[in-house]
Amino acid sequence: MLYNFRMDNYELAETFDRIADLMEIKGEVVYKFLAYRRAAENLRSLAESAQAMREQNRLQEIPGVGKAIAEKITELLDTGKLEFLERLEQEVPPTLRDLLQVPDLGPKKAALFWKQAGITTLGELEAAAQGGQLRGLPGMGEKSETRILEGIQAVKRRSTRMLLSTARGVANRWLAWLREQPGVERAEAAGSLRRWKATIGDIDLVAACTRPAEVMAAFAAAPGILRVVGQGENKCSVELPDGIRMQLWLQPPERFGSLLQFVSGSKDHNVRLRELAQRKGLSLSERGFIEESTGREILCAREEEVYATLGLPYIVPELREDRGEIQAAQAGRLPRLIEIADITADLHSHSDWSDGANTILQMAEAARAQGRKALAITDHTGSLGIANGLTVERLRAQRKAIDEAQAVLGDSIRLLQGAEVEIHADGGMDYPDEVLAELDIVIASLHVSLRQPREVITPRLLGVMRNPHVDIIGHLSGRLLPNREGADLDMDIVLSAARETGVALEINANPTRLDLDEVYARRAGEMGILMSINTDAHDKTWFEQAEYGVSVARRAWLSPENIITAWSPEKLLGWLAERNERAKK
DNA sequence: GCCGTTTTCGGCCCGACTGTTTTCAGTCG
Repeated sequence: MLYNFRMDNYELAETFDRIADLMEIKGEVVYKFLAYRRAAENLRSLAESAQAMREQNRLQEIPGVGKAIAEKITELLDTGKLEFLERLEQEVPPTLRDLLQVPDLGPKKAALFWKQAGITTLGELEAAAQGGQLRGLPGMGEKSETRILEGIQAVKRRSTRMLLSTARGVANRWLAWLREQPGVERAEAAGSLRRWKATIGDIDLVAACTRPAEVMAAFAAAPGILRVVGQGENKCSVELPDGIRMQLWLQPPERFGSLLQFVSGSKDHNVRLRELAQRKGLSLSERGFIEESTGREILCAREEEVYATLGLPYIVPELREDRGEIQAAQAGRLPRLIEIADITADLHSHSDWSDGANTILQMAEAARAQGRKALAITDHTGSLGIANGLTVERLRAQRKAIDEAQAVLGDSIRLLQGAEVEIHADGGMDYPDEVLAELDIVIASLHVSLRQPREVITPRLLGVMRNPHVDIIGHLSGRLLPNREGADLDMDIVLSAARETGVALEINANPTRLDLDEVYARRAGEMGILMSINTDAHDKTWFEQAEYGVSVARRAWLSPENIITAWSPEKLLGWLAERNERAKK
């Protein structure tokens, strides 16, 4: 079997972003570096490996990749280097990219500091600003200098992107505050938060408001705001104490739909919409449409009207990533996306038999309260000592406990006994096949030796997928958001194996996992692979997190048919019974 | 550098806000 050891899509994308930044600082033609950035973005949302596409001579099928970029991808895959980039880095010091992290500091100023003051690093910039050496440069004054110093401090405060769940918590508190302000008729979170991206950079809030000046003043002065970065009539940008950036946008109610649409993004989605508007002789902004021939305004109080004016059906925020949703909308081919109300089952949960906080009965009652009709108790297995994993003896004793709980619950919710079986570093599993055969459902998960090289960890997982007793692979990559990367699996091979074996892949709903991610979940859906949205609940309150798993599935364009935990309990149990039957043969 | 139900060549999005400016460039989302 051939493993891809070469640069993956993500590394390729990083390389092209690097090129784009340096070209922009260098002062290249706008559309050149934009082309590199677009190619980078599309590589990130590409689930097939560029390596495989290259072998089939299909690189130019990637949107935004033409002859020139395809050649560069090929060179990078073949040699791991790019002469073009090396020459560029001779011309433009690569450390200048760090300057772009500073708010309000873009390529033009970076170039100015470099060319006129010899500054090439963030440290040199800070020293120069402290020494008052920037204010003499063209277009720079004392205020700019202060702003840059503040910006450098903000960069140091803000370590990483936030978890989606963290951002939602912060946003909801501020929305509650906003909705109490006089003149505010509606307030919503927008931006990547509303699109349910797995991690969030800044928080964007929008409000329909008849008294903007007062609301803006109150917002800027509200307790809990570290400093105001910028403030105008329609927009205010602040920093919270933990380095979080937050923007508030205001428009009168009759323009609220346009505002909400605009701030929800994504940027690329909006660019496509504005191109579409132009072709209809319209100019589109957060204030509404303007008919270019007459100057007449078209106001949209509701977001649906923005899309309707462009002749499109409504596109939900989760799809707005310029990944084909506008073309699909034009063709009337938007998918019937899965919703939280579709979720009938949870096939991954832990009780106090291993490292869960609650009893089997408490877990079942909590799952039932969230509308689940089936719940699998899947405690950890023996070797995961830290999680109080079950020995075979305790596993068998637990079956009795589950039966007792089932007797209490009646037919209000169906309990299944499963296990989250540990995959050893050598690919072996914690329970022998005859024990696995006793279980209603088997999840196999990687927890240890996640850093094995691709050519080791991929076959390690493959062996497990081919075990006929295994029904679901739990949190495939093992990533932990926002910082720990997942295992270096060869996903082309893993997805093919899932298709062959019929094993379902979990979409783990825990906000620190969201694993499968949306890119591979979408590809899996296209390949006909089944997925299972599970909360991995270790506490009865965690069942509420199913909506995060649903958000991944929605961003992956998935429908209820793709998701076994959205099937009727009868269909799900039938699927399990069929697999167990086949495993016996 | 990419791309085509306006184009294989000539296009490629829009407004708010800031700081430095006497009319605008840079940055951001």
